Amino acid sequence: MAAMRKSKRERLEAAGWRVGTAADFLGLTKEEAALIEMKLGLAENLRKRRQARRLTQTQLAKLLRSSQSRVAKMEAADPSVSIDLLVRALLELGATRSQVAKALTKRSRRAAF
Amino acid sequence: MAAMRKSKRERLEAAGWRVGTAADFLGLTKEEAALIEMKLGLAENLRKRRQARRLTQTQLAKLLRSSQSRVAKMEAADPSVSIDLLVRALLELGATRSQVAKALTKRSRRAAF
DNA sequence: TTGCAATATGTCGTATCTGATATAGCATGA
DNA sequence: TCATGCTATATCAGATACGACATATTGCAA
Repeated sequence: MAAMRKSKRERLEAAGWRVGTAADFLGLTKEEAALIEMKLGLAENLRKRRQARRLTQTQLAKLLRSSQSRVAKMEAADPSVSIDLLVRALLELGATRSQVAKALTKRSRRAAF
Repeated sequence: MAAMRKSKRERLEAAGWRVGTAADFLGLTKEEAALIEMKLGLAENLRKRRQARRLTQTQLAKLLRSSQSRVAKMEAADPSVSIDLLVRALLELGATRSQVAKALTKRSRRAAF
């Protein structure tokens, strides 16, 4: 598995691609990249929690006293969504402080593009 | 040490006090309390990092392209300060993602009023 | 295909956050 | 005492994030 991922990365890089974490595209500083990674982690966790409860975005929006479109943006880690909003949403879904912390650092590995 | 803390808590509670984490005073929901605890953890970490570098708030403000007053408010976890701002500040001070996560959960134990 | 539920994207008025400025408080040393 | 350096608090105009709404897109069942 790990080997497979590595060889894929090597093939992509040989082809002139830069493979990395989602946030280091154009001119993002390390800090900006880290911030985006955190938001992605929280966003992903939010979606997982919603799906685990079998809620639609509309239903979750009602729970959070927000709107479907904002929930969609939260889950997409849209630039217009703050960490505060994501954290508050997770807490309202019953996440503990350390679960939030964990979501902040971890993000599920996917194909790199 | 732990025993000492416990007996102090008991004495305070016997005297009619409610001893707890900083955020469960008047009518704060669990979620609000957790959010405040997180901010306090980040704020404390920020102050520690600043002091470790022997910077004044004014010097740190310049580093963060902000102002002394806002740094003071960050360290005080003022309601007008967002988690985003605190996290960005920590990242600019070289904190890693997992260090931020740790700060989010931990907060140094102090006398509980 | 059509129809429908779920999700995504764009925009807007308003609310909240931010940097800045002013000023107050609080030590420490002259 | 008074300076002086550091931190805390108040206020405000401009910036950013918010919920809401409209509309587009996707996925899936009939």
